[in-house]
Amino acid sequence: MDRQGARAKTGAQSGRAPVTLAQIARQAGVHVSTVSRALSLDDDVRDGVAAETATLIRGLAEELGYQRDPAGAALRTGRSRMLGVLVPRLTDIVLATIYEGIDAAASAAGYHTVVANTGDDPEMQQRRAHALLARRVDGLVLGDARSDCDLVAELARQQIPLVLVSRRLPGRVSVTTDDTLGGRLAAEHLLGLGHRRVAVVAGEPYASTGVERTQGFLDAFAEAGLPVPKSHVIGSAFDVPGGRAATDHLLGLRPRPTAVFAVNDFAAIGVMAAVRDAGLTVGQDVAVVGYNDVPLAAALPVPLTSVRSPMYRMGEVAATTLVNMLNGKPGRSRRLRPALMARASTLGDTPPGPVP
Amino acid sequence: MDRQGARAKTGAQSGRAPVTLAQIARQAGVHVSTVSRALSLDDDVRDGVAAETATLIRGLAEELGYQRDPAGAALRTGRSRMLGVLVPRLTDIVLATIYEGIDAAASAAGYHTVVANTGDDPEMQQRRAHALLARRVDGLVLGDARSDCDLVAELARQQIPLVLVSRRLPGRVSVTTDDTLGGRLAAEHLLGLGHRRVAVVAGEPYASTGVERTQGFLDAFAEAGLPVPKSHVIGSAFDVPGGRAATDHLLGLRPRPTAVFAVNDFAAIGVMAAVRDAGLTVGQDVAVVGYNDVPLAAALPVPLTSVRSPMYRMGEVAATTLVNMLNGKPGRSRRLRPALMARASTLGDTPPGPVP
DNA sequence: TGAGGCTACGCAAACGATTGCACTTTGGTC
DNA sequence: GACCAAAGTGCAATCGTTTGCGTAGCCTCA
Repeated sequence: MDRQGARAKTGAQSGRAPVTLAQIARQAGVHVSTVSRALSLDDDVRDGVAAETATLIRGLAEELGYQRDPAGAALRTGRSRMLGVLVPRLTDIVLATIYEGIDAAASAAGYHTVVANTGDDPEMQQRRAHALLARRVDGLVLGDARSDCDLVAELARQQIPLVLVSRRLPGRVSVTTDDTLGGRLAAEHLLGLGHRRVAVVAGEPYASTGVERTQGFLDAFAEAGLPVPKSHVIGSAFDVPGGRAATDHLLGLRPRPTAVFAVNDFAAIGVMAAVRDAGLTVGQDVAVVGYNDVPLAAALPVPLTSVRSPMYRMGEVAATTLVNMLNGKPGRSRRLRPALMARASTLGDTPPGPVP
Repeated sequence: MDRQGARAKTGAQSGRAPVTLAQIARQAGVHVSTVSRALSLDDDVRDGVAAETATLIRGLAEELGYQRDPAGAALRTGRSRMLGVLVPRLTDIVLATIYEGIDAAASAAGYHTVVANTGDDPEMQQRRAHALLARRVDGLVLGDARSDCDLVAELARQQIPLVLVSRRLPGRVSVTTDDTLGGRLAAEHLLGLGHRRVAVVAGEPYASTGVERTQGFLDAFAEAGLPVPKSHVIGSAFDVPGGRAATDHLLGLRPRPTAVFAVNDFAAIGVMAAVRDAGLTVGQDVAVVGYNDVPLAAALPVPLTSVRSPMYRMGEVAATTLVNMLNGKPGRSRRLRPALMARASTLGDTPPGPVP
């Protein structure tokens, strides 16, 4: 036979071979199965061994620096204790923050996470999702669900435990902010400041975030008797160039809108840049509202009014929900509360007051 | 015995049990070892099976949708084909970009990556590194090496294959930009514009990035016969508040510096904010240079002059280096070339020219 | 024709952890 | 004092893959 056993087992710890249950068993003078039980993660199993024996074993495990081999455990149990996470891109601070929340909650529950970028591209989503499944992750957190393709449906058909985060999809368990309410908050803020002619930079049509934020905003204006014309709602990429391009168009409208709601902060920064380039002043000539309240928003030369969404918390809740589902509990969707942070981009340099 | 085998094997694919080598072997009428060889990643092993048999087996594997079970393979070989990555924080776009490069190169080489945030905190680094090792990663990419603690030395002592990225440490394999050169480029740019009284926002002392960028900058000014006084070099956190705080101090100096070099872009944004708050104009009264050239730099109201570093590429090279090391090749350090991107924050609104 | 070599494959033993079942021991009850 | 239950532990199989060795068959060359 091979003399593999003589070599170090893991590539990473090539120094000394890792401690196994068998070694602990030998030293404790018990069978390896008893050691396994004493160190089990499952309380019921752990209770099956005498308190005295358990203490001895756990002491020994600690002393020898035992670390359960995930490969052995996964092979036997069929559970890898890893969660897969798909995001459009990690360089987007919103998704990065959500991911940090996911990872923190997963760690706390004894899971590791493996994250992959999909660039919001359906083919890439497909590829990356299958790569994660090939790694035998126990479940998926999807941060890039699109309403215009059926990856999620396909995964659901395969009974793969999954939770959506940030974006929603009908009939799926998701953890998001209440985007409709968020859009409404933005609208009410602008209405309160006296704005009557407003425009929306609406994001991509396949993302529920942009769609619902837009809808909430439009609803509020409609209810106030000031419906926003379709020509004033324009799609865009979720980044600075996207917001800039949309705004170049909006500033051409006559009469010009006095306020713009962009469905995320990066688009809003693009809006501000375009306004500035047009020789206008943000907060005076044109009010701008963003969404998410990324840390940068408050640090901008003209601080950006934005709808704050609890991104980190969203990630935590999503991961916790998935872990619960893996433990057999039913998953249910959650919509977290957003809150408006008013700043100079709508208030100008002067205290708030109606703008005629 | 338990009837575990009857249940689905993986949590994620609870629908249908995954295909195994044994199933393919049965259908192909060969032994499972032959199937293993035919599907091996190792060319030498794969050549050991007849071309005809191999074709049959690979066809069957494709048809049945076979995916190697990483747990089984890892258990046998002791290699998990996973790389651990430690970063200060993924919400920092610089590290997020580097990580994207790492992950892309790792994927291409058949590895998955598991990333963890350490918040640049030594205790957290320790915890997270050990959690990754408990997952039996084959090696580590460290993006948060500190010169003031000995985690890296400890890991090296345990013979754990590792590559540093972004930050260097003497005697370790690392992939960075040539930060000394980068600092020099910033200095030469300012010298060329005629600046004589300059200051440096130097970052944290434990990070080689800040230290070397500062050193390169100071060297160039010293060589030009214009040594920068120690009082004009001030430490800072690597973020917006850090840059702001440092600048509040620098602007109090008399005579006031005409230019500030911040060792990263976020600190530079803080510098710009502080300059603005002091009633001065960036690019006119005070020139500002950043480092990394994050996408936002060019999109700022006053576009930021910055030393561009190939962040994504740095990640790719780091991952490739680590994979090579795992394959027995010796690792060697690389320093990638930075390049200065001149913009309005140093040039003002007018074309460049000497500033008296 | 027979020895030697090579090719292609089979055999079986691991890797480390988990768990259903069987067994022993202990303690309690009638 | 006999019987039973419960608690604690051991036994052994099993998850899926890899790989050193053994061997059957074929070809080559003397």
